Amino acid sequence: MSVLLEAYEKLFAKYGPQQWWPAQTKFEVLVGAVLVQNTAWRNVEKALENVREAGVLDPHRLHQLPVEELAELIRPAGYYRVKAQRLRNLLKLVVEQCDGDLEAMFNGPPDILREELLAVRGVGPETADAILLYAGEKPAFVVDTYAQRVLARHGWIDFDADYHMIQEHIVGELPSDVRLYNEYHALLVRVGKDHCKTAPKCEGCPLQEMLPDGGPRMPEW
DNA sequence: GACCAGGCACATC
DNA sequence: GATGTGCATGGT
Repeated sequence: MSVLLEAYEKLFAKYGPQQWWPAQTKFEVLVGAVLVQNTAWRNVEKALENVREAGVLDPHRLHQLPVEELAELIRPAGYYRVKAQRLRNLLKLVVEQCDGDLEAMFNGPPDILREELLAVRGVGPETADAILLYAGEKPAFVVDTYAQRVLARHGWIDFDADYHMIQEHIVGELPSDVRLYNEYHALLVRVGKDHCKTAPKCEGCPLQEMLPDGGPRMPEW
């Protein structure tokens, strides 16, 4: 069994299923994926609630909303001006490409859709993969800062590895499976929050026994 | 009152 | 190509 699969087993045994993505519809996943950029999810929930209460949690309606009004609704999520524009950019793709029908949007080849998402200003690799995985149910592994930290501190990847390198490393050790990618990403966030925030707190970490000799690796400074 | 949170684009060297 | 910076609210 690969190291990463072994780590997954330990995390799942400790934490159990994480029930991600914490959103109700594909469209909410899409909107939430932009809103959660470098932001705590609880702040995103307030923003989503505002959008829902305003009755515009719908591709066409949200797309038609003036950018200033959209910004005001999503204010609790932070970076609200840039995120309002980013959302509009993404909504433009959704409306123009498939007339707001997300089911149709995910019908085509995932790699093509990924390129289209990445071409949207404000959608980077993590946001694109989160949309593909959690809304489209495509096997795209989401690499976030926690995944990077956990893997690097265990010596499984280099600290300076970029998104693509980390993703290739991970999927190279795992079977391609939507449910597995889904849980694993969420579990890495969970263990990262508990033990890997700034300084490592390895006591009680389910991955403690998988640390390299000498303890967790840390970047040079 | 610092410090942090499930990024990304852009400027500058 | 690498490194630095702006964007912003809300919880600990």
